[in-house]
Formats: sequence, structure tokens, C-alpha cells
Amino acid sequence: MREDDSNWFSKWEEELPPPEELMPLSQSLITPDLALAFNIPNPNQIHHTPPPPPPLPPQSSSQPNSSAEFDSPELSGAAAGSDEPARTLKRPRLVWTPQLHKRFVDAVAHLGIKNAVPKTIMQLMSVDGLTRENVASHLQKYRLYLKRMQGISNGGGGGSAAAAGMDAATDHLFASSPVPAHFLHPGRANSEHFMPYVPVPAAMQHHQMAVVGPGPGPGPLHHHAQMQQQFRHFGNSPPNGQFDHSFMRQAQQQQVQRMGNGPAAVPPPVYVEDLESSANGRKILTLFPTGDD
DNA sequence: GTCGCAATAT
DNA sequence: CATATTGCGA
Repeated sequence: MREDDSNWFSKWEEELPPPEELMPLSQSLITPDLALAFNIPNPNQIHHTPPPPPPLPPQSSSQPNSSAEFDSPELSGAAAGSDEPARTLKRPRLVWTPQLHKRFVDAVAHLGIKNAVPKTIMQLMSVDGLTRENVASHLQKYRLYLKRMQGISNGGGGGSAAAAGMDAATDHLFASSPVPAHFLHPGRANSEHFMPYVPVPAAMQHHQMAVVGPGPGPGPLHHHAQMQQQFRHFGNSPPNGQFDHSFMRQAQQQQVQRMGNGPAAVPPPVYVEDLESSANGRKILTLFPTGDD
């Protein structure tokens, strides 16, 4: 049956998180500091993003990433003489959130191991701001993760791949996303699907990049800086502490990253380390839909 | 030019 | 520690 062709795509679309779920950040391309340094009038405010984000049903818009928003119009021109820093300056480190990683895995899964090369993956993911280097770096790490699991599953004998595989602290992220079976068996059976080659569906146009400050020096104080950045994007950030939970949730997703380990002063936003593998035996903590699909 | 991988840097 | 960057062979 040839239903594969039509099905895999629809299915994929369905699993894509709704805009409400991942509209959280906007990549300003330049850090606030830099903006100031260049006399750029607050790139973030140029286009305040009102509370109600227009639900963007995929498919409807043919334009892949028209970047209808962000890309401060002036960033390029209005800066009045200023060059385009965005292109020359270094981008902030990309934070691989579980959601983002999920897209990554999906892309690789649907491309097939053969075609899953950085450039292609990047295009398929169509995440604004994502570079080939980002993907390449992540892919490299991901491959090591897969390799570990393979080795363990067939040689360890224990069968407890999870236990053995998890010992690498770096697997936390990867563990949050299911790994398609065929990933572990490169040359096994005919599990290879024929992809009609997808010309970048790019159903969504929302960017979700986590931004970290330039990191001048001190470690432990950065959390606040980052959050402020994000809050500002939402219009206002009253230092009071009364925010909308609706996006607080999102902020957490991005915030989960753990930075310098301070002497313990701030209550860390519980990291999603607990998985089904846990001795708990029960899915706890649903900070975000880790394995909903 | 891009990929993949190890080493190295931040 | 998680990513980024670099170097080099394919």
C-alpha cells in the first residue's frame, strides 16, 4: 500500500506542537547589549507582540518562513548607517529544548538515516535562526548517543539499555525524546522508507530560540537576565512577580537549562530528568509534553 | 562545498 | 556542563 506517502506527513503535522505551545521566544538576532552598543532603539519593542498570538494553522500559509514578524525592519535599514550586526555578530548559543530536539529527531526520522545530513535536517526543521552548524553539532552528539545505545543493547546482555545508557549525563536531553527503532539498526531489514523528498514543508513560522546573555563573566546571575529578556518580549515585565502562567509555562521550557551551580540560592525549576525509566514507575511531572505523542 | 568526526574552546 | 568552533580527511 502506498498510503505511507500521504500518511506520514499528515501524522507529522499533527504532532507538531500548536503555535500556542511554542511561540515563546523570539530571536532578536542581536543581544540587547549589542543593540545598545549600536544605538539600535530596542529591537524588541519595534513590534510589540500583543498577547493573543494569532493561531497559525499549518498548511494554510504557503509561505514557509515569511518571517512576517520579528526581523526588525530597521535592523537592516533604519539603523541609519549602522551595518547589519546580525550577520557579523555571534549568535547566542542555541539551547536545545526537548521540543526543539523533538523536531530534530522527527526530521531525522523522516528523512531516513541516509539523507539525514545537517543541511537537510536544518531545512526540514525550518526553525528560524537555526544554522547548519547548530544541527551538525547536535547531530554529532546525537550519533554518539545512538551508538552507545546500540553497543549496549546488543553487547551488554543486561538488556537494561536505559540504565547503562543513562549513565552519560549528557543524555538527559536525548532521553526526553523517543528514538525511532530503525535508528538503532542502520543496516537491518528493509525498514528504509522511500521519501519522495520533501521540499521543506515549513508549516510553521514561529521561531523558538533560547537566548543566553553574552556571558560576560559571572555565572550564577544569568537566569534573571534571560527571563527579563523574554518577558520584555511579551510587552511588559513587572518585577513584581505576577505573570501570566500561560507563558510562564513556556518560559520554563526554555529556562530548564541549568547553568553554573551556585551555592543553592534559587529554587531550580525542576529539570525533566524523571522518565519512565525511573524507579518510580509512574509518569510524574508534566512540565511539558515530553512523551505525549 | 558539505559531511563526519575528534579535539579543543568558550 | 552544553554548545561552538576548528582542523582535516573523505
